[in-house]
Amino acid sequence: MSNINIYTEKLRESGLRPTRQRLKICEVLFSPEKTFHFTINDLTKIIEDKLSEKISLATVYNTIHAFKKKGYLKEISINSDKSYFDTNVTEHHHFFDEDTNELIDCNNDDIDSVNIKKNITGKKIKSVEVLIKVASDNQNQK
Amino acid sequence: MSNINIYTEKLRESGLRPTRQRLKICEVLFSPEKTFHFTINDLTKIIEDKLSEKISLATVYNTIHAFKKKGYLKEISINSDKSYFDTNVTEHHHFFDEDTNELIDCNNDDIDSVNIKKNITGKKIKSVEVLIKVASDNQNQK
DNA sequence: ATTTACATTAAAACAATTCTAAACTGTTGA
DNA sequence: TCAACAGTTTAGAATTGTTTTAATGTAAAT
Repeated sequence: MSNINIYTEKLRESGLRPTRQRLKICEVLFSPEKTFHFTINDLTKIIEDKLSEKISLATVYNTIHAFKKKGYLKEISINSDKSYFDTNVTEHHHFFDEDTNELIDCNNDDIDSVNIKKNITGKKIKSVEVLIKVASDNQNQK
Repeated sequence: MSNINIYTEKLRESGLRPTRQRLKICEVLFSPEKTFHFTINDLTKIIEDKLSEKISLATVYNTIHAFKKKGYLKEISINSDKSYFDTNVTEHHHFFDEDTNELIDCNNDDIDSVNIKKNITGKKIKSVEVLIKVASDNQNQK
């Protein structure tokens, strides 16, 4: 099964038609063998630079949101000026390097699983995220 | 020692002169006996409505950032369109209610402390935050 | 082929935050 | 006392990330 078919399937699953623009987005997101983190801006740049395709921002935003809603992408909670996404949708945690604004996967061996003993009444836990902010020793608190 | 003196001290510690506007901000932030969460917008509204004082946004932002830098306030990592702050600067975690966009303190008894076994080389851990996103059972993933 | 519903796009709108430049205030020291 | 200065406040403009709009284009179903 070629990648194109996989992408087409993912798009349809997300309620989107497989258009040329969206397939390009899939190519960037789902063809690398390693998962990665990105902002909308990163993604748009990659498409423009590497694939020499110009896609309007609106299309990128729509597609990413549909994938997120479907669970093909995860949004990472960082208090920041922009949104970070992750192509790794499995349960895992993150380091955030305040010096470089880089998001780094936290190996599951490197952190004990978080045990929540009591939840809010009447609510269901949707996700548990640990964010470890790091910076070089000498730098001021951000 | 009156509150005014405490606020003056906090401001000076943060490298700011104790002006009328800044003392009003302190009054809102540090006089309640219970800690609380807020956005810049919340804070500005409280000052305008409850204290009938109009302070320009720029002043609020500057003061809040100075307090954060000094460690008198904490910024909570929630992916959102706005920044959330916490007057509780002790190590603790949060529930985030996706139905109401409300941030709720996680009692320290309700969660085991997070044990990080390996850090990024050459970096110092600045903070560890656990964010538990909850929603009512029947609602779609956000 | 034609129709219809969905897509793409550039541009405008929007919201949170930061910057700017001018007016203001409080201190200091002649 | 009061001029000079450093730091403040402010309204508004600028910036940034994101969403909406309205016109045009395209895929898919009949």
